[in-house]
Amino acid sequence: MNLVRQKKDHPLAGVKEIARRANVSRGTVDRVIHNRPGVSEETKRHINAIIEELDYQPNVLARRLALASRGTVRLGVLLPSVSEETEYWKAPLEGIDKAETEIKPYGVELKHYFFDQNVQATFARQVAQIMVDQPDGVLITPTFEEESIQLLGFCREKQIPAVLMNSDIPGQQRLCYIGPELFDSGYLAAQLTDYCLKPGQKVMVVNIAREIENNVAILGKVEGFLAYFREKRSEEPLVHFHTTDTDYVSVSAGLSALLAREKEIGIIFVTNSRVVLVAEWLEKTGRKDIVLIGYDFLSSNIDYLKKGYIDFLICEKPQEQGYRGVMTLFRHLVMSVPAIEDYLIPIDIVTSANYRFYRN
Amino acid sequence: MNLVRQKKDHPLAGVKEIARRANVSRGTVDRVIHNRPGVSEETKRHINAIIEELDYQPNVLARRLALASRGTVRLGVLLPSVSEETEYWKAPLEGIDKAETEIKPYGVELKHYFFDQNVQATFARQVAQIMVDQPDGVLITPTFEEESIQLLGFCREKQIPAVLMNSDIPGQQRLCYIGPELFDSGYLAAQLTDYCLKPGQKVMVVNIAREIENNVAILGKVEGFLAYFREKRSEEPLVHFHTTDTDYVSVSAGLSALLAREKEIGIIFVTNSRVVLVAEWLEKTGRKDIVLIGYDFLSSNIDYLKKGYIDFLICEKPQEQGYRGVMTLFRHLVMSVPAIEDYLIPIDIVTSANYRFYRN
DNA sequence: CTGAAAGCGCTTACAG
DNA sequence: CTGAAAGCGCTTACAG
Repeated sequence: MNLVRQKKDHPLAGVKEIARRANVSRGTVDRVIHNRPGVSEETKRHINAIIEELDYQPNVLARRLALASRGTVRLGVLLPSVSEETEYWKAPLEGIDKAETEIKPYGVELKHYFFDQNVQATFARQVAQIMVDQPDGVLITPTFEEESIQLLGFCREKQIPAVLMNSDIPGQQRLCYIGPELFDSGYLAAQLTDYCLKPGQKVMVVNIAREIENNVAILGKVEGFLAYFREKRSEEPLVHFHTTDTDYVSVSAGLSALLAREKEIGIIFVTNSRVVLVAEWLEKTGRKDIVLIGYDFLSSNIDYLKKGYIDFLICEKPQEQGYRGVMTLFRHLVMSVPAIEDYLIPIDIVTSANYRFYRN
Repeated sequence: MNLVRQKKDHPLAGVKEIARRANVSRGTVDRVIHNRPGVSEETKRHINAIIEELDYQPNVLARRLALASRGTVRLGVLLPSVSEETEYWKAPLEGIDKAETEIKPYGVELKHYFFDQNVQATFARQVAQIMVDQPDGVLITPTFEEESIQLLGFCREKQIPAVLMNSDIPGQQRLCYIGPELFDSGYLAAQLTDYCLKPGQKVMVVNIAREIENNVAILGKVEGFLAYFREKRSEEPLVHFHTTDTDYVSVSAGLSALLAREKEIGIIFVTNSRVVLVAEWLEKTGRKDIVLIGYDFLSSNIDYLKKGYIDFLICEKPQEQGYRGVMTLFRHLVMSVPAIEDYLIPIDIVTSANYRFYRN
């Protein structure tokens, strides 16, 4: 196939053309473009005028390619390890890996610091390790607040840009946050709940996590969820169920006891991906009448979505969060592109009718 | 800030390294990589072995940059013109423009062929013009089936790759389709409807379009919507309302008449972005009790979402559709990257609680 | 069948 | 303060 119609006759103006017109070298033009010192005011003005006139747009690809010759940039990534119990974290990791492959050719090295979500000490240990390694930039999942703040302080002192992912810590200085607005995520869940609520029915709010009181993500969602009902309804039709035992046996026992008492429950909202445990219980007890709302695009959750035990999954593109987190650091450090301070991830609603088209 | 820790010591293996190991020139390696003729079987095998061994990953940026020296590639884009009435098409156009800016530096020229959605003749005229211009690739919104098939036939004959966008035409040969699965889109709307339906209520299905019987998009969604109720309910609680008058006066008159008769209607489903007209009517008649479901992330629709007259908007990332359509052609023609035959766009649910985070 | 050279657009030492 | 040269990793004529 002959794609070549003609040689490019109107190449977009580049550094070369600007240099030609300004009667200077390309190096000088480059200095002006990047506001680097060592150019006389006069030449600078002249060159800037030409840049304006030509509406010069730098070729991003060429820039990146040129930068490939620079030295190594080391990035650190702090995130929960993937276990059977916390399959969720596979997705951000995939996004991180994807970004790594993409930017490896440009001299970026990435080191993972994994911790066990259930053991605060493992988090602390990895934070300490990061302080020893002193990478050039870090991507942090701030599961435990205290140590996270400590790490952020260290970063500020050492001028290491830090990106927060998945949940934010208010009032802390960081390059940016990438993740959902947790309050709105819970608020949305409440809105869906309200649409599905039939007259006289009650709603059960379920937290299943080893750590609840310190879990920023869960607390934020619950807050949003409750705010909705406070706003829209005079009496809150809510029943609460918390458990720090995350195994099926404990959860099912708790559910059985509660639902025996509370007969009017028509909807169950689970504040994280452990919704699968409730779905399992619904299946075993044969209750298809209850609407179940939960979190995250995990294969086990999708299975129950298909079977009809889970009705809505709220998903926040975990893979994209990881990908974008790494890329933000890369662009900031290597390309000097400013970061968006709060990059709020879409809050998506997934049902059995649209899950096949969802993209993490 | 000192980013440069060390000069790259482990550069990823590239063409140069492969050439060195194979004792050939970089040109020969390039020929093997791209399966171009003119290399002896033996060297080919040898080079391929080394490629395997090093797990060589080509540097996409460098490749694109090198290709910038090639001649011009001309792309044609056939899509509805943006008018006040059809603001929807602004979004795909934005995506197309974004792609154009991105690939312009690589010798791509893009020509728009706009037509009036309401006038089939304008579509036919632009199809004829494309046949005269014979671009190297086309992106088509196949609003009118007959002329679209004609154009696709022409493309096949002339070996011009064609990408379909927004709606598909079954059984036609094309490079790929980029858009939603329309049936599932309607099915999802029905599912939401069903969740919101209170006992005894009926649902009104509304089509507002100059052309309904020939409108592939509307027909597909309606089919999915009806299929759901046929599947899940013994009696269909549906009332239909079609109008080819798309002004507010006609629509409101029709609605008023119908709702005076049908008192049990609790939910209205509008099959396209004209849902705004129904929202306006609900506002003017002060009916906040009816749940309204419609399509597309338009500013006027979002206004009514905020005010509470529209409850759900189904959105299918129109901007991404345009962007991806152009990029698919680009990658196919310039980078020889194979296209995905059916790129099905996510079907998103937008409410007043998550619209602020939505990304087209 | 194969290689040497030039080029894509930008950046970076280095020399002056 | 400024320029000439080399380089990023890949591709492309052209010459043999």
